[in-house]
Amino acid sequence: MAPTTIGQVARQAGVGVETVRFYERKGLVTQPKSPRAGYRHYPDDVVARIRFIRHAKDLGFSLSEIGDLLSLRAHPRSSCASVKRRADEKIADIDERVRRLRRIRGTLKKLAAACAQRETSAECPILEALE
Amino acid sequence: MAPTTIGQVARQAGVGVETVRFYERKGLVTQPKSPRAGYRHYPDDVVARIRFIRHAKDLGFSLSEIGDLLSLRAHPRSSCASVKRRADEKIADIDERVRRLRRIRGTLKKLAAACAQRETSAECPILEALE
DNA sequence: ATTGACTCCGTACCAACGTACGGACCCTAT
DNA sequence: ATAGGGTCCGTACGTTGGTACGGAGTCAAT
Repeated sequence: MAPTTIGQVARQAGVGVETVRFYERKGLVTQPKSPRAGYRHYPDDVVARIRFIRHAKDLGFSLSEIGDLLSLRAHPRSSCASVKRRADEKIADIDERVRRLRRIRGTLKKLAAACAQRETSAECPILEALE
Repeated sequence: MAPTTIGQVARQAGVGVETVRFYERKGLVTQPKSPRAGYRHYPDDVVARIRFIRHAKDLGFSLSEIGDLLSLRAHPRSSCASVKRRADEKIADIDERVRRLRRIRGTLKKLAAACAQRETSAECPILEALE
C-alpha cells in the first residue's frame, strides 16, 4: 500500500495542501517519522481528523480548543481524572451552545410562522433569542 | 431621559467603545439621526443587539451571517415568502449545527464514562463524532 | 472659563486562520 | 534521461474581527 501523501489527504479531506501543512505546524495533525525520508506520509485517520477540525471550526471552536478536543483520550490511571474533568467541561460548553442555538431557532420558528400567516409586525423578533 | 451614548452602550453590552463603532461600520447596529448633532445616540435595543451579536459569533456565525439574522423580520406581504424562506434556511443550518454538537457531545460522554471506569483505551474516540 | 471625562474620525495595528509563491528536490512514466 | 507532476520549506500576502492611537471637538460640573 502506497504511503498517503499530503496531496491525497488534502483532496480526500476537501482542503488545500497548504491547509494540511498549516494544521501540521499547529500540531493538529502529525505524521509518523517516515521510512520514506523527505516526503510526509500520514496515518489513515488523518482525513477524519481534518474533517473533524473543519466541522468543529464551523461550530465556533478555535483551533486551540480543537486541539484540546483532539488530545482528549483515555489515558493510564494517573491522568484519568483530569481527562474526565476536561471532557465534562467541554460537555457543559456544548450544552450551552445548544441552548443558545435552540433559543435562536425558536425565534426563527416563530418568525417563519408569523410570516406564513402574513402577519406584518414591524418589530424584529430575533432579539427575543437573548438570555 | 438622556440619550444613550456609545460609552453607556459599550459598558452595558460588555464590549469596548471601539467594538460598537466597528459594528456600526459593518451595519450591524445603527443609530437614528440625532437631534443632538455630533454625538451618537442609540435606541434602547442596541445593547440587546450587541449581546446577540456576541452570542451568535461564539456559535460560529460570521458577522455577515449575523447581519442576515438581524435583518430577518416580518415585512409587508410582498417580501413575506422570501423572509420565510431565509428563516427556514437558517433553521436548517442551526439544526445541522446542533446535530454536530450532539455527535461530539455523545463522544465526549462516552469518553468521560470510560474514564470514570478507569478503562485505558489508547485510541482517541473523538473521531467517532464524524459523519 | 477651565478642567476632566467623554466623543468624534481616520488610520494603523493586531491575532487567528488560512492561501499563495518560488526555487529546489523527488518520483514515475515514457 | 528527461518531462510533468507532486512535494519540500520558508516567507509573504489576504481576510475577518476586532483594538489602539492621536488630535480635535463637546459636555457637565466646579
